[in-house]
Amino acid sequence: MDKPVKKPRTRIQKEKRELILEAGLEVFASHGFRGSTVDQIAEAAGMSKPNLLYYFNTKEEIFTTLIQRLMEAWLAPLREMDEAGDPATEIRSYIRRKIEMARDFPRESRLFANEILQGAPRIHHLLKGELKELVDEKAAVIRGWMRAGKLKKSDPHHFIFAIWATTQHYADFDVQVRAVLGPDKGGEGRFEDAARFLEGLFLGERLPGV
Amino acid sequence: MDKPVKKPRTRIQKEKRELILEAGLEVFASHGFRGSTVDQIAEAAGMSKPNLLYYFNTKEEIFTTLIQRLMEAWLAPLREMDEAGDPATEIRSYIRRKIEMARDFPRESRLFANEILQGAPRIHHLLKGELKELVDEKAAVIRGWMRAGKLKKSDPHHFIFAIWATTQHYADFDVQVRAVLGPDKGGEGRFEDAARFLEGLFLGERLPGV
DNA sequence: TTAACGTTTGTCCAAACGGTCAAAAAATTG
DNA sequence: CAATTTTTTGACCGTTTGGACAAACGTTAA
Repeated sequence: MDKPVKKPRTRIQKEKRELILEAGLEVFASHGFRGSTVDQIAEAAGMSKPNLLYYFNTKEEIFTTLIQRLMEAWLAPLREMDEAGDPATEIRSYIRRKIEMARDFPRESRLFANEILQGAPRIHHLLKGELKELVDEKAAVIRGWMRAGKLKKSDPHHFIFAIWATTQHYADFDVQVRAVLGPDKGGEGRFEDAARFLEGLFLGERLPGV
Repeated sequence: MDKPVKKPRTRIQKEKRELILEAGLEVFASHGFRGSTVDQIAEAAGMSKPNLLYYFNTKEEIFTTLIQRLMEAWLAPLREMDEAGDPATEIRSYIRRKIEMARDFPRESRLFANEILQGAPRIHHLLKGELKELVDEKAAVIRGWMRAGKLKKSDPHHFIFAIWATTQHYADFDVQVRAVLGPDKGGEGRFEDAARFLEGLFLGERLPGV
């Protein structure tokens, strides 16, 4: 006889569940699922543990709720890539959007990275399903652009992977990036620098004759 | 009165410590530090928990020993980048080496990624010290190549970050890569495909006039 | 043989953990 | 107001965890 999954009914429930999810994001992102305790999340949300468990039946329920939402937000930029648009512009704004997400939602990125690193036990089906479908579709679009000579020919799947890897790097490996860049180059401008560099990498032309 | 850190003295100690480190790598890489238990590591190493704790005083000692060793192996490819060599060749073999490491030592890569993701509490000083020094040195080399017109001009630090991000992606996000590529494209050839793609990305010339 | 030393294990412990529950407190409704 | 429902909490429970420890076992060498 399982307890039913809590659906928010009252105003308080909506608010408190949001509060808990925000706290969960903070805690999960910095310690991973196993490394986070319900007590930590409760404290971050400013309530007692039993109180928290009144809104979410289990620790896992908080986590899965978070990651489900996250996937949507995470795929949105790729979804917006428009076949009818100008290829260079489309790629450029995709990179921009991804870098902005790394800058503005690093916790979400880290939470996601954490899950994948551990073998994605909770979202494996989403990767093989929804994600693969979307990527295959957009890879076909990119391949079309390449065939039309609008983009240098290469493997579209690995092209997408490379954009993911480089942009998310600035969220997931932020400590390392800042440590290496140092206080001067590692300031707030690092995301702008990264965006410019990545545009050049993925779109820029090379020196002629080299 | 702390117990002294165990230094291997006998032949058995050397062997068993290696066995434990191998087991620890396996377990830590798939569950993270907090997610791994001493019992799991002991079982993976084929011994009892108290026996394991005879060779390493604490769980943390296993972890730090692993990560210390790892840093060395991890930086080696960058160290080998030779200012006197041909720029394109040097970059190409750096990428090759990094992709090979992602293919042959994915557990090491994941262990490292896990540590950075959690804020690198145990190796922050190494990042700001040894790592930064090395990267600054090699960034200067790359900048020299760029100034000499041997490489397209861009930010050398971000250039290195991009190589790290893209190559390690194939180890750290392996589940995702395989899920998206599917059974056909996601086979063993994916690393070779990745290497070719990345060489083109970092070194290839673009279509003229685009 | 025996003393010394290195190795292994069963047993135990205190703390931390996820989660339960009854009952109090607060808010809502009639 | 009183009745009802929702929200909050202190106390508690069973389990897991990292680690301690003494006793047993194995090996070597005087």
